[in-house]
Amino acid sequence: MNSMSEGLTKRQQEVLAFIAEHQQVNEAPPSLREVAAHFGFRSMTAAADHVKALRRKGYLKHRPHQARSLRAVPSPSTPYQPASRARIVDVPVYGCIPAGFADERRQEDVEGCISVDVDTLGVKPSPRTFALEVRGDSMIGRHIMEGDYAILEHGMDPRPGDVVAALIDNESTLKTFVKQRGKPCLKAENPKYPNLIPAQELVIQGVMVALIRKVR
Amino acid sequence: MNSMSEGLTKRQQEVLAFIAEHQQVNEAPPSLREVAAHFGFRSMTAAADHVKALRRKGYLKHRPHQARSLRAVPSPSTPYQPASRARIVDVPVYGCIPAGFADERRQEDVEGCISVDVDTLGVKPSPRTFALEVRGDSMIGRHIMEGDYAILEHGMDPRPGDVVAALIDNESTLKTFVKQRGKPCLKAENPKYPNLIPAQELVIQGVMVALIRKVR
DNA sequence: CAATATACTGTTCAAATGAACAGTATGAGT
DNA sequence: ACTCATACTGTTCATTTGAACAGTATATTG
Repeated sequence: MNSMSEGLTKRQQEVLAFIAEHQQVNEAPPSLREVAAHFGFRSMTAAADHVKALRRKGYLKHRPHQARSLRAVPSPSTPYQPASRARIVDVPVYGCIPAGFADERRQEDVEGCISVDVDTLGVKPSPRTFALEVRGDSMIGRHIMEGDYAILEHGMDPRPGDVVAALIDNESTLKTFVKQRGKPCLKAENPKYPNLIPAQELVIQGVMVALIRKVR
Repeated sequence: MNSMSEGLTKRQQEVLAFIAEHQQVNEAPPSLREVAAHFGFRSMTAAADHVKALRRKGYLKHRPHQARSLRAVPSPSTPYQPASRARIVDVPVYGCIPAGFADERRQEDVEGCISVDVDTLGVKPSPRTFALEVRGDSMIGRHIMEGDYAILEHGMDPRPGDVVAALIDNESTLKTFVKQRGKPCLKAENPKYPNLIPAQELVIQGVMVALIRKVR
């Protein structure tokens, strides 16, 4: 009955979607005239009315008399909303993680950043979260392909079956964490690499919590 | 020697920092008068000059004659940490997409939202972007597992080898788009489902551009 | 039927804002 | 000494833009 629970008309949904999209694509909200132009309104009052209705219903906010200050209010029904920034974490992508991991992760090793949504991936934001670009096909049995980005959490306790990153021959490699006769071991998920490595001998750098793959 | 490698004066760094910070805190870049006011300039030309210098040196961009269009440009030499640079899009997750796709995507079918970073996934945000939770193992040959989230783009022209979502028996299913004797066909990537379906008979709802998997 | 919300056209006003012009002063570099 | 970038003051102009007023038309609802 009151704000936010009120339904939107089709036109209002369109206007809201345009504003939210414009915000994302052009990195700035549209002016009222741009809204009018986009929908072919010959009067900007039309756009202003829709914005007013959306404000009244709680889907938009703005700062009065300030240019391009429209802001879509978070709601599960509208795609394109800028998620609250707090939920987004920039995760560094490492090519290779040196041995002294937690102490000093050198910036030189960072190959880039990927941004992930905390809720989406179900990971808690922490400085111990990082990403590795997958090299080779040693984990193909777990359907992890070369070029995939593995999101890992450092300092987690690996459970049997977890995919972990370990430092082998001064290179970060993904393996499955298993227990063999009570002893923790690492194994590759590819018949080409049949060896089972005792986990005590190596540094486990992180446990995989998510995977991101770009295609095309 | 030229743009971007040029150093900044202390004042210019301050101005750049203020603009970047204002962008984050107020969710909008400052106007030139606001910059002047913040630094106590009694003339906005002072602010304009600094902005001009920062633009010349490649640290700022703007759209001419557009209010609040200043944008800090990512730069390796300035540590201004723009979390605002991440362009996050909430993509709706559909369980099943009805036939009349583009016309009306009903809110009821949205199962949730996942947030993706545009730069990370390399997808342009558009209302045609959506996500599907993968059901079944028909695409296991492409290492797409049950429970994965496929990010798809509607209206893209599929190329042979692309993974596409098609409406089969009123359900959205992932298939590989192939050409068989010049005819576009869809095939599952699992020997259990050997049938090849002529693509003309169905609605292709989108082309997969990325994949997200949560584990643990 | 009256009241109200929606969905617009057409116009006007004033505030917000970017941009430009004319100066002053200082310091660094050539 | 001369030039040039920096760092400002003070002013004016033209656009951009939000906001408001006066209407028209349609559909919904009590």
